[in-house]
Amino acid sequence: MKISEVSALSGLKISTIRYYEKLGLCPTINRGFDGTRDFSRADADWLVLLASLRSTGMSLSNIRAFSALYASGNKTVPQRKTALLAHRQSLEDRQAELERCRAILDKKIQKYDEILEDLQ
Amino acid sequence: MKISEVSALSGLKISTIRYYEKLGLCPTINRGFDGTRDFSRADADWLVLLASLRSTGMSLSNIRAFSALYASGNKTVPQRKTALLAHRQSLEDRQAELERCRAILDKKIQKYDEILEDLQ
DNA sequence: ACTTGACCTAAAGTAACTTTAGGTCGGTAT
DNA sequence: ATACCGACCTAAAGTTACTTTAGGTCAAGT
Repeated sequence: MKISEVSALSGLKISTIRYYEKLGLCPTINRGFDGTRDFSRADADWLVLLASLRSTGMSLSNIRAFSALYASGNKTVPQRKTALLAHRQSLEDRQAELERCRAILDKKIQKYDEILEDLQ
Repeated sequence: MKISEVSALSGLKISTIRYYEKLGLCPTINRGFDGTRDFSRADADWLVLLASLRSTGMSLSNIRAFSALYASGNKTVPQRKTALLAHRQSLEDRQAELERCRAILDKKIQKYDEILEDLQ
């Protein structure tokens, strides 16, 4: 799989994928005879997961730790599960925070409506 | 109102509030005789709104534009309303994206459960 | 008198990318 | 055959949005 395909699949920019590989957040990607990256299905799946962890606010240093567990094979599945459960909680907190902000926003929009009515 | 109070109210760090003032994202704050900032109720409310705009992903440059409208008085209320409605839409998109990521996360957690069962 | 805590500024540091500059390679158009 | 195009590559500089640090003022408690 080419980098442009993984980019389309994961939503990560090509430059971001290269950056992540450089930081060691994914396994070292195999290269084709011409030096270009050749992603396996597992590599691509891993990057899709990383994209959703990042997009929901996991820091790169936590992702690095998570990736190190991944690199150590199936014996680290329990720790990985624990990490994901913790992250799931923080995602729910974030969702609650967005709802809170939406309420503030709606209130403000309503206030603007009142001002507009008063002006007429 | 002191900066520490506005910080508690808005959730913004004290250093962030000073940074926002420096960038012109809020009106210039009055100073007490000793040179410390003295926030009016309106200043504080504005920062609470900015905090929720930021927290939901509005860029500082968009916030700057929004603040410029605020500084120009009530005649800009229609534009400000339009801006908030657009931002409300992007907030909803973001909420949908978080739900999508949550599904990916849940699927992965479930997969880890299966691996753990297989190992036993 | 002296330390503590809250405030101040300017400037340097940090996280997470993104863009730029410069280069290779394979395929199509001339 | 050669010239150009698009997709890939690297290293390094630039950007956004803060956060931390260093150094300083001032009022209040011990």
